Amino acid sequence: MSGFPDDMPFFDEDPAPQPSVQAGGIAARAMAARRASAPNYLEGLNPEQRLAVETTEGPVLVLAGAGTGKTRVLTTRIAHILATGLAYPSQILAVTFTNKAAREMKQRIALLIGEGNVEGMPWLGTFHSIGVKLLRRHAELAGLRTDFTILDTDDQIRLIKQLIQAEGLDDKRWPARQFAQMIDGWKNKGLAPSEIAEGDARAFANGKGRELYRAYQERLATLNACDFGDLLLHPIRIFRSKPDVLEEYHRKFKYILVDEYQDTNTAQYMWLRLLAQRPRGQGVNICCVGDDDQSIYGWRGAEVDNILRFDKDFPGATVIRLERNYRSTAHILGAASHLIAHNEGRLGKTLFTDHPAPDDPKVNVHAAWDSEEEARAVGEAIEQYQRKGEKLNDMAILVRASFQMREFEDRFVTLGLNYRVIGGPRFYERQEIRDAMAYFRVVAQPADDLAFERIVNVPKRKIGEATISQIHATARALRVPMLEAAAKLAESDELKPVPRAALREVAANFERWQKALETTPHTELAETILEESGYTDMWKNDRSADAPGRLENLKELIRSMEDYESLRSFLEHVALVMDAEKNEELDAVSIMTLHSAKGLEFETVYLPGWEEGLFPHQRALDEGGRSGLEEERRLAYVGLTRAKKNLHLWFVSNRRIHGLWQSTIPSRFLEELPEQHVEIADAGNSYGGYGQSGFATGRGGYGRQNPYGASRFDSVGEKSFSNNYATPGWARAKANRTEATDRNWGSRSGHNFERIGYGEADSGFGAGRGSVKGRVIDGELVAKSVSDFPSAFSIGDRVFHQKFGNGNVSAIEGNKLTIDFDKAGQKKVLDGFVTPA
DNA sequence: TAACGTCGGTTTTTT
DNA sequence: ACCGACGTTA
Repeated sequence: MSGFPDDMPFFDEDPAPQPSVQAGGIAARAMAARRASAPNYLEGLNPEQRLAVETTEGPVLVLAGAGTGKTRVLTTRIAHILATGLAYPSQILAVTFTNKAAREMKQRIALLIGEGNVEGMPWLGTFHSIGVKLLRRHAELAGLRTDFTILDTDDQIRLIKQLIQAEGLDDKRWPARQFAQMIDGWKNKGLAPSEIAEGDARAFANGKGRELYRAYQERLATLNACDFGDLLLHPIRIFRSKPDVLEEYHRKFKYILVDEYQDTNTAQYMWLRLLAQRPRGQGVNICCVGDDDQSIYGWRGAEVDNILRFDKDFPGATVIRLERNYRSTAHILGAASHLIAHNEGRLGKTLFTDHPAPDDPKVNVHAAWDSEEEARAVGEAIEQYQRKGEKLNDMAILVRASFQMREFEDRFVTLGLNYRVIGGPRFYERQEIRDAMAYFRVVAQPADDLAFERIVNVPKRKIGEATISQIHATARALRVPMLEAAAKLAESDELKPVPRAALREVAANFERWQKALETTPHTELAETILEESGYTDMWKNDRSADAPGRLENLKELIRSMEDYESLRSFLEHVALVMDAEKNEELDAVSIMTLHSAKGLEFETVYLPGWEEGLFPHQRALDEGGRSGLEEERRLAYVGLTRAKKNLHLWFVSNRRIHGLWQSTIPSRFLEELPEQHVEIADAGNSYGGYGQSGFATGRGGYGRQNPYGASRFDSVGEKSFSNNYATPGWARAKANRTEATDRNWGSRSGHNFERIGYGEADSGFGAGRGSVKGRVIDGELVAKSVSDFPSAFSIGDRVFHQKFGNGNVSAIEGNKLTIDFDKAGQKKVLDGFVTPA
């Protein structure tokens, strides 16, 4: 294979090169850009940032602390390389982890050097999207056809399950999900079936781990498919086995940039190494940007080590530290720095600000009785900020685990406070979307057996298990995809009349749709498919509450297909870009996990749930030991450093976990905060709405008895913030950790809780607090369960809600209504908040 | 085949 | 508390 002309993109990425991408055009533009803006884009950079931008040659590691202008450096560096004519856009490989980061980089580069030049940056993207691009180009070298499908986790698990069953193993005892995770783990390390450790291979399925992994890979090959891991692994193998291919890319990529280097796993590292390693004498212009203190993906294979030993991997590397923070107040930086200093093995950075203001608020720590009160108090605080004129868009609630979100959502719905959940249940993971996608996949890719199997009998068409296994057998015997086997079977007389007719119709449908693919616009075809298959009818006939929403989602899916030129490119988009776009125009509080908050910033940040067991998370401690704890601490650091001005931490005394109420103790991380930057909110505030709420009497009584609650925190006061592990909180945490293996530890260990009886169905007011089950009015227990609150509304009623507009009641649970709003979608609302429309 | 009920296992983070 | 898998019954 011949090399690529350096000034031309690969043939498959730009079939009709635009004038501006051709050799003369871009150079002229670059030169023009240089003359016009060279002084501009470097302006306003601090000396370290500028060094990071201008050190274009040789390996460079930029250690960029939180809020130090990392993205700015990265984008300016690319602009600089382009503007000075060091490389064409297509000669720069720039890798990010998320699509969002890639998108943002493109936008910001465009701002610097103009839209047209960014269009020509085909190699700016996520590891995975670039991996796909490489693999499509060289698919045959990996034993795939160029139109291979990308399986997501769901497909992966179903496939593995089939394999486990085929092996005659008990799929209960050997869960497919678990094995999928093992495979992911191996792939993150770049290991093929033959390379995995003997112990690992034995650990699963009576020693059949290796065999299963091998069978899995074989199955992928026959399906002409690969999973996420393969998107990296296949290119790595190709680079290794075909030096000439690798060499083409060596010639091609003059500059390599990597964002969030601390998050790279071993496979990504190998991939980068292969691309970066050059024959002697040729410079390695790789620039990695990252922050070891923000490495929070160890659990999915990221190796902090990669960043820690950068200068050993690339001798002579220039290491630049960015420590000047432009985001947060001195109090916030002080708190974050002090906390993260508890970790060992850091490269060491200390953030500082040029703008200390004495009247900046300190970091606030609040206590609440339970998670419901926490949500209520946060809600009130948000409303207060709002009254002062702050935008909801500038506020965020960052939680450790996604189950924490619900309580805030519930509260905000009743308050009528706009919120937006980021990274919540993903659009493309919804059942109806995946079903529809399966139809499209079979049409675009007749060999996609997994997709076929998913929808042969959806909607129900009397094709049962027996028929499906017959299709399987035929497919195996004839060595053809299931769709083809089904077509054959429908023409034979091996089936009973009913399934046979059904199958014949399915086969005929797909044949027709496949033909239509060439002539019909893909959005139109998609609509036809869903209509003709009976899929939309299935939901139209479904009386359940979420059916309308699903139809809405399907419409949305079709609509979003318009942005893509073909069915194939749309399918690829969905496989790689799992995030749905959000509507920016709405002013709303953001709710998200700490993980998805990385890289973002907000004026005001709330960090609820700082309790042992939740944060640091029990599982991180159990499985990760000391390094697990350190990763949790980095996560805390990420959370703290998201805030620009106001930062509120919360912990509660009681939290419901897996349906059981458990007493909790404050996170050890609270004790690791420096006193001088932290303020413990006073009792009145910390109980937020204490005394005003209907629960006040009951809660107050118990609250004071609770030894781990706010009272303890108050009484210990300043001493809580000592910086060693000898504090009461720490000691108790350790004691409780051993106890935690007992499923009931929370509700059994303290006498208070025995008495309160959380988790017991009939135990007075305590039962079901948090949901709307028990209720205290003026200190009196009025009802124990939802059913004692008959709602004035009934199903089907047309109602009006101040925030969400008109809608229909679709379900009633006591005084809690599920309403399908015309505009706002389905919400759960207390009946007091709606009026008959 | 569909509908219903019971049982058991799971509940961190995600490209 | 929730969900999915499985077994039973109609």
